[in-house]
Amino acid sequence: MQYHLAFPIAGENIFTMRPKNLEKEEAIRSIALQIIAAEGLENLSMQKLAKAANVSPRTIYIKYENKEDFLIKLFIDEVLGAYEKAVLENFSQEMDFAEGVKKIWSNTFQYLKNNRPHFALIQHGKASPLLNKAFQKENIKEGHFFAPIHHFLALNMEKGIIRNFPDDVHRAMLFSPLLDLVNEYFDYLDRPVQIITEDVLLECCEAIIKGMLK
Amino acid sequence: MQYHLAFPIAGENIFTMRPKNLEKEEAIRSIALQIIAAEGLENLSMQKLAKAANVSPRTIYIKYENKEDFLIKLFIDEVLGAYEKAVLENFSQEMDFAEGVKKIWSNTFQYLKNNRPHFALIQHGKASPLLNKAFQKENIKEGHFFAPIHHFLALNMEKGIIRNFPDDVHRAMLFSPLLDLVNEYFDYLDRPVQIITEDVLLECCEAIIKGMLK
DNA sequence: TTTGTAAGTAAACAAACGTTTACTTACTTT
DNA sequence: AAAGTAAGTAAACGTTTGTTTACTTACAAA
Repeated sequence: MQYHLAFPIAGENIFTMRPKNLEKEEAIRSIALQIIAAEGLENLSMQKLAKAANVSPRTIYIKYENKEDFLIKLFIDEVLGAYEKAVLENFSQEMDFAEGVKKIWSNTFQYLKNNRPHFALIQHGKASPLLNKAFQKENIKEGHFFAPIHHFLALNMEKGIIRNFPDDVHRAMLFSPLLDLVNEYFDYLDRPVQIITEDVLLECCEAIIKGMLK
Repeated sequence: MQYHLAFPIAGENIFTMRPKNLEKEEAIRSIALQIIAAEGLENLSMQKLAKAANVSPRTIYIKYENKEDFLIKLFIDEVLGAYEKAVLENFSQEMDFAEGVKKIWSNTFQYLKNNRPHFALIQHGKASPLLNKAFQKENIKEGHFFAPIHHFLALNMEKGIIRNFPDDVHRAMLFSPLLDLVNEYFDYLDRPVQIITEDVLLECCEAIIKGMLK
């Protein structure tokens, strides 16, 4: 007698099925991000994606219901998930305020700098109603993204270390200049002079910290 | 004998032609912005636009070479031009630093709050490679957008009032949290509690000013 | 080895895409 | 009133879109 999963998933007989080729799934997602970064979300089509990923269009529809479903899952699961994990690495909400903010800035910059396609979709997420709404829904359903940072801010507000602002205002001060600098880092990548250096980043971070303190 | 323009524009006999209906041109641009705001840049098509503007597709192509040309001109001429004008209203580069920044913040917030479709395209401008590149090109060709603000920052840097940063870093600190707050203003529009009030905005502005000062 | 399953493919679907063709309309000048 | 122009329209162009159909392949269980 064979051991089975206690609760086999309805509609899926996992014992006689051909296993999914995970490399193909990964290729689809990775190449989608590359196309979006290079040509913009408005120029991503399912057929172009399938061809670039060397896969039949049908293969994409095994895992995703339709194009919108694909984009939302790409954004929420693939991009925001990894982004959050990278930002929070070695960060703790008990850190000293300035120390914590610097850790967040350094993590964020390093990660985005090395993952331009992910950054591109994050940028689209602010502009596209589809992705924007999906993010808000997810944020309500699953508890907030970046919850440790929210606690960190709440803690420092209680202690009277930083100003009393709604959470979203703190988040705007903390992240939006930083993402703008990443954008500029990429804009200037091909030019003779590099403007966004580690030094400038750190100084700007200190300026933001000063502004947030009481 | 009739008086003619000294240099009639090649290919255009302006004396016997049927005059353009400027209302149609305006309708095309205005409705394009509305579609982009409601459905995203990725869901704007020329045929959809023509139908919504109650115009033949061909009419759009009288003024614009193709879709990309249309989007770029919509972004640069219609949106960024009006945006810059609104932001700089009653602003002077000789203003006291804090006073000047507050004026910019209040102008920007008021304008964007009342022109959501324009704001939507500005957001897309940061994500879409097409618009992003067009903006950079224009910025180099025509002198910088927001030149008075650049001078204002340079002046206050010379005087030793604010920190020494590259221009783009100052701009990131000045504008990006503000635009994020506008985004949140719209996100929260339909909810019971309004989070981004004039008071919060002013306090956040003061925090940013504090951070920028030496 | 056979069999059953879902993974995966190639080709095709109707619909929508960006753009153009062929034509009519509205206005100005003569 | 007649003539000439570009503005503007309706319909269509070939292509590409998102998605599906009909089929084959690869694997695990029996």
